[in-house]
Amino acid sequence: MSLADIPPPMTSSVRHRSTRDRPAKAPLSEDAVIEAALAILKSDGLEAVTMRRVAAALDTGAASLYVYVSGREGLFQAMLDRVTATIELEAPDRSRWRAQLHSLLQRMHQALVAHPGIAAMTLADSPTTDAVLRLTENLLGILLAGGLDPQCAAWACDIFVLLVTAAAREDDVRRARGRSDDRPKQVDDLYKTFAGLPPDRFPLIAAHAAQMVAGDGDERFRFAIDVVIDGVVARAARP
Amino acid sequence: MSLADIPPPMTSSVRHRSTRDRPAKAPLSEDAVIEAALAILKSDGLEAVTMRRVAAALDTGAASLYVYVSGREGLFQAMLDRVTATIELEAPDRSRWRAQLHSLLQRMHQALVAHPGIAAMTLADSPTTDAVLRLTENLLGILLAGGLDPQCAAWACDIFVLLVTAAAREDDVRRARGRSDDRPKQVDDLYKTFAGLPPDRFPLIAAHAAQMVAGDGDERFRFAIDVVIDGVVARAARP
DNA sequence: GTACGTGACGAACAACGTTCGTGTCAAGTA
DNA sequence: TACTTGACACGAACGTTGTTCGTCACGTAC
Repeated sequence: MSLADIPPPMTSSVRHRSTRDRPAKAPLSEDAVIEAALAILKSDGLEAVTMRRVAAALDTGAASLYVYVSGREGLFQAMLDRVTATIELEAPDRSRWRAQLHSLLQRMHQALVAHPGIAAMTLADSPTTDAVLRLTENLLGILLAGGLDPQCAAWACDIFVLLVTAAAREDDVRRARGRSDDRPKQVDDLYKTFAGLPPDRFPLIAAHAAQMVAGDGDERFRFAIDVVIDGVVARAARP
Repeated sequence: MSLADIPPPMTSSVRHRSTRDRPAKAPLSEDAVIEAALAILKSDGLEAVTMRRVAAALDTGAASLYVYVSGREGLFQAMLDRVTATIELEAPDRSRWRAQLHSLLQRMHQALVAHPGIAAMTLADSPTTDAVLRLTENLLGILLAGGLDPQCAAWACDIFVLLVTAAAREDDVRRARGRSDDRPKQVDDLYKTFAGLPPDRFPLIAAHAAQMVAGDGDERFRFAIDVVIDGVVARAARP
């Protein structure tokens, strides 16, 4: 109706304000969109991955992205799948399943940590994309090769995925809070907070403040994995 | 204290054009804001907890909330703290620490599940509010009462909190996806997806589809807890 | 009866995701 | 070569969001 449009949009500008009149431009594609989004994620975190920002990185408008991606949430899923696909798998080997499990989980962890913020897109609600399924299949295979009964292995899959994402998420937060390399200070602050608590109300936290903040992300991660493996093995050994 | 006073809208005949000309109005307070926010969270999920919506429930404007709450994120933290505070603790008892651990974690789980979406506000990055600290102190106390060495207990705290929040989060997603009571259908759909996968690419998932989807949230939760307890005990029994 | 300060409020701002209609290029056809 | 056509990139706009600011009403103290 009210299309009494205002037609003076400074077309006479010298600068190429529009991307259209660029001589040659790489065509958009789902891959390009995801790649650009991942680059922004890596440099500025998940919150910075807005449709407008991704579009700007591709020298286009936000509207153009919707041809290749269903929306922001869809873009997130695609990013997660893309990252998941980079995780190297390995054929289950009965004789070294424990080592295999460790290294697979370690690689998952690294992949997530390498893309800060991506762990927040719950891998845990098990999206059934191809890459995630392949990962699950491999994880399940290793656990079964370890002699776990199927029910135990299936549930253990869940737990492991959960630990990996949670550890990555914790890493993210820790890195987001303290810019760059003041991690010692981060930990030290937390330690002081714990140690300084009123001993009458929080005697244990205060007394064991050192243990509460001990270990870096990797160390805690490995501990968690080992604990679960031990637990699951102990359970398998039981009647 | 009760949240029954959230919608008192039809007390008067005509709609008030402005909230200003209401005769007498309950004064705002941090408590009232949090309570209103929790009510919205319970009925419509986390995404629905917008400043405007909370303000509307209190019959005021969004700007008024900022006197009592630092912002949306601050409101979330306050909500989390409030919910955490409702979890009943118990004095550690060396003779039944395992049962105590189970019941404490169960109560944590219930508290989170009772407020869908609140588990998403990572309890895992350990905010140092009073309620969270009291909970941590109790958890640590039970683990130490179980004979775990301090380092093991401290790290185990992390793992348990992590499992509880993750389980609650999974419950949230599952409930959000399928409205009301079509959970059997949810599970059945997932089962069909798994079972129908090409056996040459995903033989294990296809073969063990039943195990992959087995158990409700509670069952899986209990399994995870037991596994970690077993693992941590096994580790303590080792040289 | 008047002045005052607390704090509730409407309006405004910037940024967001998403949609719509239009414009433009490049390939296919006559 | 001239024309058609269809895919797709784009600007503009809509409805929301969180947050801030200046103003103005109200209960209270004098």
